[in-house]
Amino acid sequence: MRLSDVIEEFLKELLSEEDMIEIKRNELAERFNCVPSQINYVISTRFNPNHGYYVESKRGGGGNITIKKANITKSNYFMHIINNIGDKITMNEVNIFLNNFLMQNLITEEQAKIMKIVTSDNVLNVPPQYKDSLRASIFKNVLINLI
Amino acid sequence: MRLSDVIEEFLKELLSEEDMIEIKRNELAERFNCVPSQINYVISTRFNPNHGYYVESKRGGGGNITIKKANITKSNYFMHIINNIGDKITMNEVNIFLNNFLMQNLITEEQAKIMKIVTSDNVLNVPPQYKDSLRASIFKNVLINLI
DNA sequence: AATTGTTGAAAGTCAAAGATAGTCAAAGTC
DNA sequence: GACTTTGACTATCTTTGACTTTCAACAATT
Repeated sequence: MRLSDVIEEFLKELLSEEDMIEIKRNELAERFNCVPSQINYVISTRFNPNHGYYVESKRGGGGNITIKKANITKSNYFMHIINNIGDKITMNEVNIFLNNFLMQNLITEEQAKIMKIVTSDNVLNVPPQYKDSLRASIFKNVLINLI
Repeated sequence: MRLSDVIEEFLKELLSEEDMIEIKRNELAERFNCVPSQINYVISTRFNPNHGYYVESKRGGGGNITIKKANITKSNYFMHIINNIGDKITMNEVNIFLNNFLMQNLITEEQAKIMKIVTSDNVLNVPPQYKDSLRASIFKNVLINLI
């Protein structure tokens, strides 16, 4: 197993107990017997926003690195969106939402794929006047489930 | 016997014990006294999706090649079901299918949950006469996606 | 007291070196 | 002719280290 993976696991273990951790780069490096910049490597490849983490740091005396789980607001975010979707929504609008969710890593590719299917015009084989309200119902209900 | 066949046999032997194996390309090549790219040849000619295998790999330090047995019966099974669902299906029938899929471990809990939602009567807010055909369309399309 | 150096203790950056795997076409074999 | 073997070249990921930037605390200056 790669050292980077070991360090990643160690940090995730800490993060499973807390939503936010503070580390000392040099201490960590010493513990794992590596150069300090390897910690930067691990953080930039495994704890970036795409992976659902926010990182802040401070240099100088008493400096440190803070890693926060970014997903705390996910349910709030979805709730907000659900409340702001009206009774109808077009296929296009849904796809824009889905792409945004994906970019922010709020849903997985797999989930996006299913949601795309169940909200697409050709799958919803009902008379046109029902489509957009049906789609809104399906979309909102799936979002509620994801919370 | 060709070297490629020997390597193929060796890997299949490993795969008879496990559903998934991880190999080091260079180690394997050394063991069989061949160039590393021969491993690629064996994998691409004998372990592709057409033969029922799924392959992933990672380069760089600690890199490796992962070979997984694909669940061939799953796609056949779903195909069979898709072909045998008529133009309409009730919520009850869908739920029976989903429970069966779950019991057989063909889908995850997460997938079942989403599928249950998007096929449930109260989410499909269209006039009653459309519900069962709409549900059939959604259900079949999601199944196709899972293959 | 307020401002301005000075210094040492962090963390950041970036590119080179190292470690794997992938590609593709030429040469070999049956 | 189709399949296999080989190897040069490429792509990607990880590890390392020299150099840079930032910060806090303290000292010196006004």
